[in-house]
This record gives sequence, structure tokens and C-alpha cells, in this order.
Amino acid sequence: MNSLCTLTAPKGRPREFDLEEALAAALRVFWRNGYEAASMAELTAEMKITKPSLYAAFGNKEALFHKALDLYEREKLAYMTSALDAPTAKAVAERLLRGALQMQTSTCDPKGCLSIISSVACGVEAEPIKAEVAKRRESSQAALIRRFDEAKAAGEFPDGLESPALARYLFAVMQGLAIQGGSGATCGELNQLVDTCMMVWPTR
Amino acid sequence: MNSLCTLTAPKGRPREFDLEEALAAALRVFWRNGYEAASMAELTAEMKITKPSLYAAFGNKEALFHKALDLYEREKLAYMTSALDAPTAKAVAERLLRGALQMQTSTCDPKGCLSIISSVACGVEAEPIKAEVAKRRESSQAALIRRFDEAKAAGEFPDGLESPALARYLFAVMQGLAIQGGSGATCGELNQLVDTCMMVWPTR
DNA sequence: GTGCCTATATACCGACTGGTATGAATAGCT
DNA sequence: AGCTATTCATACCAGTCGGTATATAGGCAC
Repeated sequence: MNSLCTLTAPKGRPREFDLEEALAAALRVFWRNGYEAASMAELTAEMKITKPSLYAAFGNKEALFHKALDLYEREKLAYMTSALDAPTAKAVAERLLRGALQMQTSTCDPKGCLSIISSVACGVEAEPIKAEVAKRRESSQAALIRRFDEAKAAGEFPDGLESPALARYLFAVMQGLAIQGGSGATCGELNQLVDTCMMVWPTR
Repeated sequence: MNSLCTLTAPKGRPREFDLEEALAAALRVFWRNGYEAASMAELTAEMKITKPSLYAAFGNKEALFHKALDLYEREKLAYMTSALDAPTAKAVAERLLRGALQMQTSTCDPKGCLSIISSVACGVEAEPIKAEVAKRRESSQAALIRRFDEAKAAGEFPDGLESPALARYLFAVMQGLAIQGGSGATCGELNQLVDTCMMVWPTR
């Protein structure tokens, strides 16, 4: 009873793989295929782990997906929260679009957006996944609306333009960007898309 | 040998179901679930047909999907070609957006877009499906670009705005509309999205 | 009627799905 | 050493996947 915490006393046989490495590998698989199309066989192959190890360490496929989704938001979607610090609504939009663009044109990550891929097409079994993804999107959209409310109060918007509508519109463009990126659009084409959205961005 | 065409001489036992009705039922299933998540069991149940009948009449699951996709484009995406007849680029965009909005808010059809649902998340087996959908989208996008070229020649665009970029941008908004519609956005919310896009539409 | 041709229904196929039981291996604790 | 706790590897589970073999039923020509 002299050990202070669980960090120093694994007790049994130590695991032979790195938890975070394995989770990152799982994220890649989910990202490439979506939740349902990602099979346990492909997951265990990419994670270099046997199935019982996976179940012992992560619970089951759905729990693994949730943890991969956490990692995704933490590492890959960090630009979404930091973008809110930009000084104007237009600057916020530009940061969001450029961040999304950078993700889609990264050469080391899979294309497309994990959230969209995993929630847009699913049988009955993946319905809770869909709901979870929708909940998370709702919360980040709410944050964007709050930021746009400040901008509106600062007089940045033309008359008749409301924060929720503009946030929804910007999200739509970003979703379209992710879809086109996931279906083979080139970097230059996506750049045109972002430039066009910025070009038409409403000002007072 | 006195029969003039195949319409009047079915030869063997006549089929007991309507081909187009069955195809429409298959379309609903693919539309709700996407290509991969649509199982033969659910397809045969909704089509009210046994599996051998399905295979005899349509070939296999992939051939059935292609025919359902044809029906989808013919019946549900008709507004996309007719929209090109509008007098200005902005009017074309409005018709496209309103058409997409109407589809998303229809109470009798599934939500979301069949093309997106079936191509965005797929394992290796559905790769040809993804390619086929991409090809069809490419062709309708090319038609939109040609229409915008006319508009640009007519002096409708501000300087520095090119037809392909604007077409890609509009497609992105429509894809975002389909995604939000497919994940539970209300009719009013989608309406805000369309209104916002029209509000910021670029003019000279 | 007798063939002939096609659609139907049932039962079945091998392959794969997510998920586990089992036993050997490896560590710390006493 | 022995005990306990945990992981690892193999083999296995029932269920489902897309796709078929087989046999029967039903409509035409003769």
C-alpha cells in the first residue's frame, strides 16, 4: 500500500503496445472508412494488436470510436476553437476555412472529415454514433454563433443578417469543402473554393 | 414469329411484381442507408421480393444500385438541369438552392443526398460506387460551369471571379445543405442557410 | 394434353461480422 | 518459490453478409 498512484504498480503482465499509438492507428482506420465500414480485422491490423487486447484496452468497437473521436477533435480540430480568437467575424471565417483547407490538403492524414464520414451513412446499429457526432457538432456550432453574436454587436454585419444563419452557412461551406476534399478534389480546387467564400463574405 | 416486339410475348411465367415499383423501393433503402449499409435483407423486404427474383431482374446489388441511381437522377435531380435555364447566374443559383431545399424538406422522401451518402463512407468494396458517383457529379458540375461561363461573358460577375470557382463554391453550399438536412436540421434552419447564401451572392 | 421457358420459394453456400472463452506468458508482491 | 493479476495468442462463437442451387409453379406454343 505504499504506492501513491496507479502509475507506479501495473501489478500484472505489462502491455506490449503503446495505448496512444494504437489509438492513433484506430483513428486513421475510422477516418479512412467511417465507423461501420471499419472492420475489427482492419483495426487490429493497423493497430498491430490482437482482438482480445483491443477489447481489454478499449472496451468495444463503439468505445474505441469514441476515444478516437476525442483524439480527432483534440488534435485535428484544434483550429476550430483557436479560430474564434480572431479579431473580426471575417477573420474567424478565414481561419476556419484555411484550417479546414489545410487539413484536407495534408498529405499524411486521410481525406475527408471523420465526423461527416461516420455520421452521414449508417445502418440502424450506428444510430448512436450519428447522434453523438451531431451533438458535438451542435456544441461547436453554438460556440461559433456566440462569437458571431459579438461581431454583430460590434456592427460587423449588414442589416438582416443573423448570427445563427451565418454560422450555419459557414459550416455548410466547410462541410462541402470536406466532401470535395474527400472525393478527390485537388489542393488548387479547394483553394478556389475558400477564396470564393472569402470573396463573397458579407461586410457592412 | 408474328409478335412484333418483346412487349407482347413474355414467353415464360410472368413476373408477379412491378419492376419500377421494386426499383423505387430499392432507391428508398439505398437513400436511407447508403450503398454498403443497405443489406440484401432490407432491400428484399422493402421491395417485397425474394432474393432470387432480385438477382434475376437486376443482376446483383451493385447493378441494382446503378439503376436506382439512374432513377434518382431522373426523378429527384431533375431540378439541377432545369435550373440552368434561369436567366442569370444568380437566378440559376437560387433555383438550385431552392430545389435542394425542397428535396431536403420533403416529408415523403428520405433525408440527405443519395450520392453523398453512398460515396462518402465506404470500404474497399464500394470504391467503384464512389468513382461512379464522382463521375456523375463531375458531369453536372461541368454543365454548371458552362452556364456560368455564359453569365461571366454577359458581365454578371465581379472582377477576379471565375466560373469554376463559383460553381465549386455553390456545390459546396448545396452539399452542406444536404448534410445538415440529413442530420436533422429543421426546415427553417435550412431556409436560413439558403437565404444567407443568396444574400451574399456576388454581383457586379 | 405435352414440352418449353421463366419466375417463384426454400434452403443453402463460404466468407466475414463483432465479440469471447481458454490457456500460456510475464510481471509484482509476499 | 508461490500467489495473484494482467496481457497475449489461438481458436472459436452465433449471426449476418452477398450470392446460388434446386425444385416447384405458372404461362405460352404446339
